[in-house]
Amino acid sequence: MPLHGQASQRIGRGRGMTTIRDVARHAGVSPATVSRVLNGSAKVGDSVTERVNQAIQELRYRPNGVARSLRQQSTRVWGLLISDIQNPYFTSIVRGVEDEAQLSRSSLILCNSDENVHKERMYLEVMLNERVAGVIVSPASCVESDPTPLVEHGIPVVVVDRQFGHGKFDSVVIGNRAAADAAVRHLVSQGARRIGCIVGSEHISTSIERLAGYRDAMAELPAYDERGLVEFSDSKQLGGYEAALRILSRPQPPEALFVGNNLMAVGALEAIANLGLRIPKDIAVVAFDEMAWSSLLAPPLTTVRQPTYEVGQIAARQLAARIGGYSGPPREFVLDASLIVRRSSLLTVSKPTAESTIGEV
Amino acid sequence: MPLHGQASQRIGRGRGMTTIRDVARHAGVSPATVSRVLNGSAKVGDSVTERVNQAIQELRYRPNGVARSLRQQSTRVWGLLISDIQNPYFTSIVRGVEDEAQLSRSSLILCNSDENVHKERMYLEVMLNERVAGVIVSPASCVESDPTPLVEHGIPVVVVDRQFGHGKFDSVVIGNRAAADAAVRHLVSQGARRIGCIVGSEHISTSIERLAGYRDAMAELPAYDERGLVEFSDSKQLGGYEAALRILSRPQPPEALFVGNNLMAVGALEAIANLGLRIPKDIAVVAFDEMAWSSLLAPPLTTVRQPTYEVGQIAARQLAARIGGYSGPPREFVLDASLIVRRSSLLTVSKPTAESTIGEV
DNA sequence: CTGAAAGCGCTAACAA
DNA sequence: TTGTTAGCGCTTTCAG
Repeated sequence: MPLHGQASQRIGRGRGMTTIRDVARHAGVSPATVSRVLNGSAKVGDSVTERVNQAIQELRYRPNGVARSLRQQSTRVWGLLISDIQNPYFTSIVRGVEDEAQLSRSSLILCNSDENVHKERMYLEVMLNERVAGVIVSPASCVESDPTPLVEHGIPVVVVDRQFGHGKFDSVVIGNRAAADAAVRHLVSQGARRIGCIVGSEHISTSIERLAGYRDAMAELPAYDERGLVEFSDSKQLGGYEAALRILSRPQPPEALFVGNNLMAVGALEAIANLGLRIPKDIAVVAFDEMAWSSLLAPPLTTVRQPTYEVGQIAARQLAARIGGYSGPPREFVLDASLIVRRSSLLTVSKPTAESTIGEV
Repeated sequence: MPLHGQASQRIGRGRGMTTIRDVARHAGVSPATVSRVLNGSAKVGDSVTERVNQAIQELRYRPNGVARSLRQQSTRVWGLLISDIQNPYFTSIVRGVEDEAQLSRSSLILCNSDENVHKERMYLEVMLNERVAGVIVSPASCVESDPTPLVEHGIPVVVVDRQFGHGKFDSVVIGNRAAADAAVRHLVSQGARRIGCIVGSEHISTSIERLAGYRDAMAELPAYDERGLVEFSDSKQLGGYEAALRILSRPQPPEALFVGNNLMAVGALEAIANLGLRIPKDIAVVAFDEMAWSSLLAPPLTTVRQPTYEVGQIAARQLAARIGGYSGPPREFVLDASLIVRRSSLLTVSKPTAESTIGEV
């Protein structure tokens, strides 16, 4: 029979799937015994086990996870809610979480809020309704996001990347302020004095922290005046493009630019290219987030590298601990970033022979 | 009370969550009525509706999606299984699927097989067990992958990006052979005669098709001999790096390189840089997959742009149709790619004024 | 318009 | 070792 009409290609009786009762009947045992074979939850005679397994094969039986979850009042599914799936920074975090989930024999469902608080709310609700075992989330907003309903219902929550909720949740973040400070100081060390700054939304802790770091570094310059030099954006490429355009088309454009994440950096580089400016001669650039192709850009881009995989890994371990019953006070893990210096920020030396890393920031 | 001990921060009676019965009691009605209010499935008196809603608020009741799914024998959850979440090509497909899922009022759970057939099998099993409404998958292998168990259990499957199963499934793919042919022809038109080719695993249809397109174009050259010019890889950066190194360190290295996807291209560009070769003078490059930063590379990279968002969108619409009961024969959607010519492949003209697109391939 | 009762598929307690 | 029974939380007949 050809497979015309996928949907009608069912097994077993016309409607519904094969159940544990079907298997039990077919093997001449009780449903409980089938369950025991399935889960190895109790001793079952060899010959019986044999018969049951054969029945399972023949009927192509697949246990219904939904029923199992309902009965056991628990799931082996973790929820991971990230704020931008198109951002390689977050997908790298995902990889870290994934590997840990697998170690915990749990599966991961991934949702993407796309920096949109409404989508985020919807997905958090879905996760709560589906009673996932735990959730890792990078909040779309540090003002409007609210995973407390989950916690109130006993579902542990770990926050990543962005600070949130004043120590109410476990969290894994980067020392953003210090990292930004070091990045901007590096520009200063290269002789830059007017330095522009592009960060994401002011509702996101990373933006706030990175701006604070920028100000820490700038405050030490004489006659520092940031008017016209700081732009908030949307953490995405288009926003970075527009913000760069605004800053660079001012009467007194800066000599250097500090960009608060990878996608905005791509946008800013586009804007710089469109304006016909040369990097680093006309404008030096340092950006947050190392990407696989940072060194292949024209010119190679100086970046702040975050330990993304580890962020995911640590968050996942903490979540696993909570799911396992650990109930100490919320922990905050702060990881270090490092500055990777490349040609885009070098104003003094013309061409370094190799890319140099200035240790931990 | 401080939030020490997240896990103990529960609501309602000590164990378990608030159920529909709790709400019913609290509002002085039957569970059935609460259900009706919740779903708007039947007329309920205004004052009763009021009382129920208030009880829901006060008790912070959240309906249990698991129980609902079990009872209704259906879910509003779609599964999306992609083969590499770190590849922006796939995450762009995700965006297309996501938006359609939202239109269908369904939520999306995303899984990442990481080009690993075992992980893929596990996730397909999870999706089957969780009885998702339908699945979109980009198979990790065209030999070992097997979503038929899903179809056999009445769960519709749409395949994206990679051909699979001889027309047994709905699928959305690109005209890879024609696109590769056009890309290589473009290199030939630039005067290249020895052209290297790096594609992914030979178990993936896209690799096979793109290699076929390469051969189509090369076969027209006199004295064509591909020995030492073709390398299979793993569709990832490291694989591309190593493959490029192998090809370029041969006695007679090629004058141009055709790379079968974005991540391998990044690796190949790295290898070229490490060998100290100049693009395009020493080696011209064309690669599959446009990326946001393709034009920012040194030099700007000539790419084959695939309509990724549309791939996801069309797959999602087809899935929605199947879930809605459509049962015609499997459909195959083939979309066109386009070549975006930039400096990396220009051997004749020195510097084009603007990036030019050579229509649809 | 509302309530009572049955049952989705599974597992865990209790019997045998 | 195996079977019987009850019930997870919800929706959906069927009565009223």
